Amino acid sequence: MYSEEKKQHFSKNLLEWYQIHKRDLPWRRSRNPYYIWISEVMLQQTRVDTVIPYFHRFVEQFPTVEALATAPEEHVLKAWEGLGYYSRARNLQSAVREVHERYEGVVPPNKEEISALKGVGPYTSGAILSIAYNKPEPAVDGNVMRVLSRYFLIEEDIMKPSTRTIMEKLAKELILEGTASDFNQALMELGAMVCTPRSPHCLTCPVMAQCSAREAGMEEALPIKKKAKPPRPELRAVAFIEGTGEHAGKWLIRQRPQEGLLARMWELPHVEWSSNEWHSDGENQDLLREALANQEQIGIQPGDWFMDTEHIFSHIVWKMKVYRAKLGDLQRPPTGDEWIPFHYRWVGPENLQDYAFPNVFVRIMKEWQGRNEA
DNA sequence: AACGCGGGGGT
DNA sequence: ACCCCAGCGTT
Repeated sequence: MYSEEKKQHFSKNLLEWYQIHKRDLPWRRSRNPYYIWISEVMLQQTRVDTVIPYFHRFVEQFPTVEALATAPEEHVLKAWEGLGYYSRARNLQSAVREVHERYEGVVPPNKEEISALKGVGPYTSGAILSIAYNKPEPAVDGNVMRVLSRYFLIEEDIMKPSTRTIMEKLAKELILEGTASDFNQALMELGAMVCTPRSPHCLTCPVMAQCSAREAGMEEALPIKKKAKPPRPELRAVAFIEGTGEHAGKWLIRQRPQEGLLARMWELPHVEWSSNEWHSDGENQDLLREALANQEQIGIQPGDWFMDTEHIFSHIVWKMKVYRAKLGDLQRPPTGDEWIPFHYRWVGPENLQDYAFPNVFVRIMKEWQGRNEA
């Protein structure tokens, strides 16, 4: 396969480089497996600089396995608000509850048990076992695949599971006796700081001397990765419903269903647009009113257009038009407040801290506050 | 193996 | 306007 000399050059020089250049990150100040675990889950698909403030707040609010296991899920979702991929938070708490109940709060130090936990896949199990317990397990993420595909000039599509298997075997072979924790962190650190996706900083790279991609002038072309499909657009009309009378100064929000996209998070009432294009504001508002009446039994009196905005997922783009509105005649029952299903609430700016919203709705509400202060 | 799942930063 | 992500679960 690859020569021992080439592999040892990589491991040895990478470790030396890491001792000098490693960043002082909050989760590197402890070997607490619970803290390492939280950081690794937050870091899935998310950059270090984004994670740091969330990590600080999270471990302060949930300092132990027991604290997170016994917390209400809504508090956990609120602490995760803005990080995205909210199933990570729900799975993390579910898994921490299992650790609390089945393992007396000790994160299991072996592959079988830790991999059985919700939200802990091959990457996260390897990361926790190596970083917290110094076990010689590979932790292969996108960063590691990029570094290895370049140094060893591997031209397989990194989106293929078979390529990941190859990388895991290779990454494990590269771990020198007793160095798993530092080595895996060093590998990711190199990918983040030096062997970057575009315009890698080869001149400062500790393993440039034997990098096959560099030698072949291929460092910019690797790794090979099949392009993802573009996200599908969805038009959505949002009703920013302002309360009157006893609800003056509040807005109507609702909780999303238990399962599926953005499960159990809160949002402004909105409807998916049945057509592929918007009409005039007047027509849009009529259609929005009808849709809310039919789907939710909410009757509104349309107000003014408020703003346009987008919410981008990896697979969908919500293209949203926001209209102000007030509650009008209700469909059924005709009067009273009891018609509001349990998952609707009136909230004002002062209660927003009690509910977790996807960022797009936070932006809309902040825009409203900004305009009303001015 | 393919798809669903957020959000922000870099160039 | 693209590109990139410190992945995992479901089907």
